[in-house]
Amino acid sequence: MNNEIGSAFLERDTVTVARELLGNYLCRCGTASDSTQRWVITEVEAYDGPEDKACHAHRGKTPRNAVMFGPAGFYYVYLCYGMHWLLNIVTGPVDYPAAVLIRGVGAVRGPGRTTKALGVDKTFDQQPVCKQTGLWLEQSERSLPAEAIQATPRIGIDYAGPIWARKPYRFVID
DNA sequence: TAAGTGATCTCT
DNA sequence: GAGATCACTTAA
Repeated sequence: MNNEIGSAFLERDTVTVARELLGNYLCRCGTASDSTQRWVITEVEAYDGPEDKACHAHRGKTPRNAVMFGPAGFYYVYLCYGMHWLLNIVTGPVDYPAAVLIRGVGAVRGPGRTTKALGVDKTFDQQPVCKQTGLWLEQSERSLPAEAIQATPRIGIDYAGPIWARKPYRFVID
């Protein structure tokens, strides 16, 4: 069975992609073993374009966030607070900086703990979302009922001002 | 509730 | 080069 999620899914509207990623699988083929791990995506946040003051790209292109300006279907991984890797998936068209932050998979809560559980670090930055990298997305056979999804404001971005800090761009499975 | 932690960005 | 900032976690 191959339900691999590709760029056709990811290059759509960022908020839509974030919401629809819930309930699908983030898959990891570890280097330590041959087994494949499949994690249900339970918590995500959308960072949508240059207008979004909470998005790292809202102040323009820099070496760190350049991958967000590229095509959908690539990882944007960066170090936060000196100790946590945060995993994002680039979405939307070329030259439109947007990404979806993976905040939680399975029973793991918190973006830093998620990357630790998956063994994700800087080496995945700017890598394509596909099986060859050892980290990819698979569609679930069953779609999630709409009432299982909760939308809330994003976490830890109060600096973005009331307008953007209050946008309901965080999605969690109830 | 507070502090640890280091890359990145914005000034000099 | 120096200083501020930060999409977090853990231990009290």
